[in-house]
This record gives sequence, C-alpha cells and structure tokens, in this order.
Amino acid sequence: MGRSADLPRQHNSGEDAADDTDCPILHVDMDAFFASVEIRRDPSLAGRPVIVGGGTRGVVAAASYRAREFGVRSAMPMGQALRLCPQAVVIRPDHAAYSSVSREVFAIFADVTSQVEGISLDEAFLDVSGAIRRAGRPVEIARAIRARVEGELGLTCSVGIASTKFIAKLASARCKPNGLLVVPAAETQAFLRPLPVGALWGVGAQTAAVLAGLGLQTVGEIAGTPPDTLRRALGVAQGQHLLALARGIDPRQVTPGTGEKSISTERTFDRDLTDPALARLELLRLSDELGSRVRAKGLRGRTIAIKVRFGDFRTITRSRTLPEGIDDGAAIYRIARELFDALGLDQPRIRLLGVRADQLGEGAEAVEQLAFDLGAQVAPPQTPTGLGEVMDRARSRFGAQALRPGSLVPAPTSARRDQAVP
DNA sequence: TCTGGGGTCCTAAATCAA
DNA sequence: TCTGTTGATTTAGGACCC
Repeated sequence: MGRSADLPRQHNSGEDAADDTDCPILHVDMDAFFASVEIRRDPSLAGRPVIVGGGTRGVVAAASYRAREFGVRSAMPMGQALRLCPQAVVIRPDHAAYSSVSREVFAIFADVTSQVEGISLDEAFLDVSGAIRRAGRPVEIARAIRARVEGELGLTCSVGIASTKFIAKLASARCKPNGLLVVPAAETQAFLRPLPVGALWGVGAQTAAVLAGLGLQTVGEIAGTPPDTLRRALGVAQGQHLLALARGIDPRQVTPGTGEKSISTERTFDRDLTDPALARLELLRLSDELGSRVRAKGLRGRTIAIKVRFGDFRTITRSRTLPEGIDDGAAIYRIARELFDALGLDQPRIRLLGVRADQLGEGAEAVEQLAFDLGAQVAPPQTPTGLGEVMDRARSRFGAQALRPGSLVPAPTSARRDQAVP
C-alpha cells in the first residue's frame, strides 16, 4: 500500500491517446485495500475516515482516502493518527478477510495472463505481452481489469502501464486512487527526471539522507552522477542499482510465484515484559504458532532465529542453523529458548519477541523421496508422524484452541478448581 | 511522534575447507 | 608441513518494502 513518497496525482486526460506500444507491464494496486474491504463489509462506513490498525502500540495499516485528507498515513503511530483525525473509525486488522478478498482479485488477474507476480495482498505485476492478441492492447486489458474488479468485487484499483516494472509501479502511484496511467516508452526519461529521489524503489529515509549529502534531490540528478560516486556512497550493489533505475533501466522480468524464503511470527506487547519466565512463555506460544504455519505449507525450516526488541527499541537477532529442517513447535521452541537463554538477560525490558524459520525446504517431498528411494514398497505415511501433525489435525477438527502446549493453557479459575477437586 | 507484522535483500565479519 | 588464497556458509545487523 502507498508507503512510498507521495507523488503528485496526475490526471491523465489522454489515456486513450497515450501510446502503449512496448508497454506490456501492468502494475495493479488496490486503493486503500484493507480500509476498502472494511467499508465494503460495513457500508455505513462509506465516506467516513476509516483507519485499519490498532493496539495501544500499533501503527496505521491502512487509511481510507477520507482519513488521508486529515494527514493520516500508513505506518503512522496510532496516537498521532488519532490526534490528526479524532473522529476516525478505528478497525482492528482482519488478515484472514483481506487474504480471502485478495484471492478473488488475483483470480481476475489469472484470467488475463499466467504471468502474474504478486507483491503483496493488494498489489501485483502483470506481463500482458502474451495476452495482447486475445485480449487487446495493454490499455484495453487494464480497463477491463479495473471494470471487473469494481463490478464483481465492489473495490477500486489503480493501474500503471509501462515498459518496465519499476516505471509501471511509479505510474500506478501517480494515478491513485481509481486511476489508469500509461507512461509511453519514449517518455520514460521525461517522466522520471523531476521525481524526488524517494520515488526510487529502495530509497527510504536513510538512503535519501545519504543522497541529500551528495546534493542529490531528484531522480534526474542521480542519473547524471558518476557511477563511482554512487558506489562509494551506497555500496556497489545499491549504487549500481539506483543508477540504473534513475536512467530508466530495469531488466527485471515479471516472475510468477516463487515460494517464500522465510516464515516468521512476532508480537509487540502492550507493556514491556520484565520477567524472563513470561518471555519464555511467549516464545513457546510464538514457536507453536510458527510450527503450525510452517507445517500448513508443507515446509521445514533449517535455520531458526529469534528477535528481541528492548524497551529502548534496540533490536537484536540470534539464529542457529541445524543439520536438518524442523517443523514442530516444541523443537522450534527448544532452539528459540536456547538462543534466548544464551543472551543472559538480566532485568530485561522486552518490547517485542519474534521467532523465524529460514532456509525452508519441503518436508513432505523429503518423505516421499525417502519412500521412493526405499523402492516404493514403503508408502508415504498416511497417518500423522509427529506431535505437531496430530495437533494440526485436532485443531482443524475442533478449533484452534483445541490443543495447546500445557503451559499455554490458562490456569483454572478457583471456581473450576473447586469443581474439579471435590 | 514514538515507532506493527509480514517479508526480501544486502553487507560484513567469522569460520572452515580445499 | 606450513602458509596464504579463495570460496562457501553461517551469523548478525540493517534498510527497505507493503
């Protein structure tokens, strides 16, 4: 969602006249996605400032355009957002709902082309070069997508059309909300030159400050800077990357669905944890959840990492790589706890804890491969093989709370204990 | 002002093996 | 055998994205 530098909105009067030759890349971006889904669910919210986010220590995940008129932006602390717009309706994020709507949106994309690269729930690149003969010019395809998304799902999106991914993304940002913008291949340079450096993908606050130190404010100024200057200031990889982008060069292809490389779960506490025993309990909870999510995707993680953020926002990570992948909450917890204990924290103030699985491999495939190697007489196991799988099956039948590690079950109330113990 | 949660990618140092 | 080089891997941290 619109986290990048705000770009002046460009009303593209000449949408039909714009030359979309050699512009096969579409960037489709849903408008204020989370907030729009919430408004669709509760139409009485239409026209009101809606902020999706929350928690006493939360930030804004999405703001409706009405809320943005008050200066509310994504990633803004909730306290600040509510000072700007006290009358806003605040809604806790419902990721399951957004995922579900996202699948419907992507189903429309898939009708157009198989060349769809999802960036997030609400954003994707489409390479429509293979669809032009069947579905028409890129502009016509984009118009059809926008009509279907609005007609079938009651949501609006914006589409940028260009010769490269990067320019297409800038174009969609520039025509938001509910717009369509073509940047003809021949006009790429003119389009780029006046933009602020923050418009470039990969330039955040830190990099922008470094560039400002070099006296560089616009993309055009970066494009005219000697490569060595940028490499020295930003490192080889980033320097070259930025220079190429600033000159409109972006060879990246649209690459449909490459599997994820890590899965993580983390939690910021309403109040800092000071009791290491409580912190370990949270690690157990997080490890258990992570195990479920890793198993649900049929994966195993070979590297387990923990993340600890302290009261002063200082953040550290610790990781360990294992000889084999694991997917079981208890096994993940053992590693996480060892990493945590090795920190030797004395009187900690812990704001956040997280657990992550890296170096993901396919667990089920490994089992099947083993069966194959044994001569195919051994069928892949049809019954659960581990405690984690047993728990997953029980949860899917009886609900998420059905089975949890013993120490996560709330202590019985005195009344219930009285009943249980005659 | 007071900073979420889910990710990706890059850098750099340490370590180990060829 | 010793030493230096090189490359791969691990680990930690950080910037950035939505």
